[in-house]
Amino acid sequence: MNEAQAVSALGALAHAQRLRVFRSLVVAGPEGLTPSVLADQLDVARNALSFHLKELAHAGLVTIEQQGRNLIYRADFSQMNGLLGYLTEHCCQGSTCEVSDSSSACTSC
Amino acid sequence: MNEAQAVSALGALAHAQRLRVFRSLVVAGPEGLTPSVLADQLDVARNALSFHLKELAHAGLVTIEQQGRNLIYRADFSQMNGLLGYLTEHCCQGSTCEVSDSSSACTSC
DNA sequence: CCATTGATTCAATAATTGATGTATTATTGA
DNA sequence: TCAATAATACATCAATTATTGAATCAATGG
Repeated sequence: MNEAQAVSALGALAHAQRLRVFRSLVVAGPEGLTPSVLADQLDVARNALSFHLKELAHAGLVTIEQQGRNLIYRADFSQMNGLLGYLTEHCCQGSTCEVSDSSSACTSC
Repeated sequence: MNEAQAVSALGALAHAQRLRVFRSLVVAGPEGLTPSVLADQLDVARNALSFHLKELAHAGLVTIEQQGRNLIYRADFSQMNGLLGYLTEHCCQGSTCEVSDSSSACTSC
């Protein structure tokens, strides 16, 4: 994960509808979802959804697989983890983070 | 962390200069940095930097403390961890994630 | 082959965001 | 109070991004 990839991924997620789409795909897990299901689930117009899915795919956050006449979209967890790692690496100069909860997100501390 | 906060935070980070600023603050840790130091370090015009810091502050990603005539900016790690948690919660419907590395970002799997 | 359904692409408009220069506020020290 | 410095606020123009509707492409089944 480099800076350009991170900016691209963050930009793709910095939109309410796309964030909902992505989170739906994250929740769906390895099974993935089709655009039809997503459109029904999130109440988004299909062409708008198509546009947003393309944005997410372009940022590398989702993968596409064709099955017959349906497409299966899946969240790309390795890319996601790369992004999370990019955001937190080298943090706090080796000292402990001031985190209040038990989240392990700040792994390099 | 709700959706609006997440979108705001992601939008704030989805910009190369702001991402650099934020990562510098993350690396600086609890000590924080002043706008002057950041401007020198990143070679950004001071008024542009001020604008970007305001964006980050508005998204809740950085905190501001005044010390005499200087301001100290710090990354807000609790907000950051909230964002990371928001992105990954409920993922994969309880099944294991398809992560290739040893990152622990996907904590709810 | 043709009708139907799933999905995408295109083009025009509307809206948001970014960069830049200037002006303003606030603090320090004499 | 005055000068100098740190930092922000504002206004403007340029550029990017989002939305919408219509048209197009592709696959399935009769």
